[in-house]
Amino acid sequence: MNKFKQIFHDLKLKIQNKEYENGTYLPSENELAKQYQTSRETIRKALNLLLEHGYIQKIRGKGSIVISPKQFNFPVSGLTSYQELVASQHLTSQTTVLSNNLIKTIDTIKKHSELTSPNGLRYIKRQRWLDGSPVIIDHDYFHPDIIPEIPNEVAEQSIYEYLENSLGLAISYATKTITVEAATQDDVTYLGHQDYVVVVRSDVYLEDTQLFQYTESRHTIDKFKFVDFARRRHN
Amino acid sequence: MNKFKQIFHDLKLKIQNKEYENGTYLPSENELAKQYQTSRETIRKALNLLLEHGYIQKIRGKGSIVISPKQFNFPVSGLTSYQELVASQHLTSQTTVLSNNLIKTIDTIKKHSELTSPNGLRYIKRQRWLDGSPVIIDHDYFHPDIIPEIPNEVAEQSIYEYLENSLGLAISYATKTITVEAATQDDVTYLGHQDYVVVVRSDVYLEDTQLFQYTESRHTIDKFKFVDFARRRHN
DNA sequence: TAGTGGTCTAGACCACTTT
DNA sequence: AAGTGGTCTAGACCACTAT
Repeated sequence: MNKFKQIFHDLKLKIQNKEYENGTYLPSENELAKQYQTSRETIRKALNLLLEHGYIQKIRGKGSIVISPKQFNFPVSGLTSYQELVASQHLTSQTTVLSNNLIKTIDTIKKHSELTSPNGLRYIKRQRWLDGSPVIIDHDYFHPDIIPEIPNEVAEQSIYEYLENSLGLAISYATKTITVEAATQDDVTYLGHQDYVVVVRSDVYLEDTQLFQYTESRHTIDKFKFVDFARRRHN
Repeated sequence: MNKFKQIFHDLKLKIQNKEYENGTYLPSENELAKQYQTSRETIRKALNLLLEHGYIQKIRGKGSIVISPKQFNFPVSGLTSYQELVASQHLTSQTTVLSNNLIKTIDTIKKHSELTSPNGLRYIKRQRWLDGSPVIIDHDYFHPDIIPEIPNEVAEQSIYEYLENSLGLAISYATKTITVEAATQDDVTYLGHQDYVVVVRSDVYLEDTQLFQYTESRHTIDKFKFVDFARRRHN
């Protein structure tokens, strides 16, 4: 692994383990460069990762101060899969696969996504359970030239893990929207009676900028919570 | 201004003006270093900003490809004020100040925020109008030692502009949550009949890590849309 | 004045893609 | 083999904070 990522991980662990306590300063960049036997610019790359992830705040002329005591409960922020969320939050979860088949491109997708294909799309519909209640309906549409098929056992576990590790795909970025909409008949069927649902729509791209997936994730409003850490941009 | 920010702005403009078209490659980093008479590392800092903002995608061995045709409609993402949003989206908007006074810390804040002060808090309540309809109720709480008072004329315009330019405060980062909750009687009074509202809660911090503001922003669900650009983290 | 983080440089080596 | 982006270095100068 890269040196600056190693240092980032090491410092992150030390912060989480309270070796560097909240409100105190890290050693200076020059000091860290000595400690890790590296150059200052490399230290700065590691500190930038800590900064972006909300672990430290840098103050010019003073130093880098630890600011992150809190665990984020439910970070839909960033590009994280449902399975990774569940794992990081130690939740007990179940997934029921409702559909897994090839479909023709349907008009409802076109309203929200650029994803199309002459050969149709692979469609997977899943119901997510938390603590015995259904809380999310996921509709996933994949480009069939990139993802020919997805076994049901994979759909019940982590599709992203399968795509990245088994198929070797490099998932890179996504554009997403969050809105609140009236529940459809289908939502009610699989989530129980709801007036409204939170809808998270994502177009997901590979490293080579190919659009390969569109996802519509429909949440019950009572279990939905989006948590974010944001920095003010001064550009 | 810094060289790398200048270059970032310049490239961003050229992308927006289609001088570098969507799907095409930027000149290589070495080429750009020559063009801008600078070092490659400085070019790379500028390109990193483009990357974070979703303007380009870098592909190893190939180059940096332009990926951003779309304008983001309503980026609540990042740390942007309502006024800046309105300006960037060319919306016509009005603000009504409903309250602007000093209050004792109330328990409802403590549930959601760390913000406290022995001298009470400055409280501002505002109603936001878009195209003739009330769409947001903002409840802002400020630490009075940092922000002694805010004129009503300022509250009707941009408080952030006032804090940053007139008071010289450096707003740095925030933690925020988004949930959907049952509308209160107060919401109905100022937003019209609603069953539910989208609630955005933020703790806002200064550069020196002082918590100085807690905001509760209550949106009508029909006008709420959160748009985000997210990169997958491989740490 | 000394220490801190912010910027910038010129060069090096590497992994990857293309020809 | 040549070109690309990814990493790393050793040093420089600056703006800011503290004493």
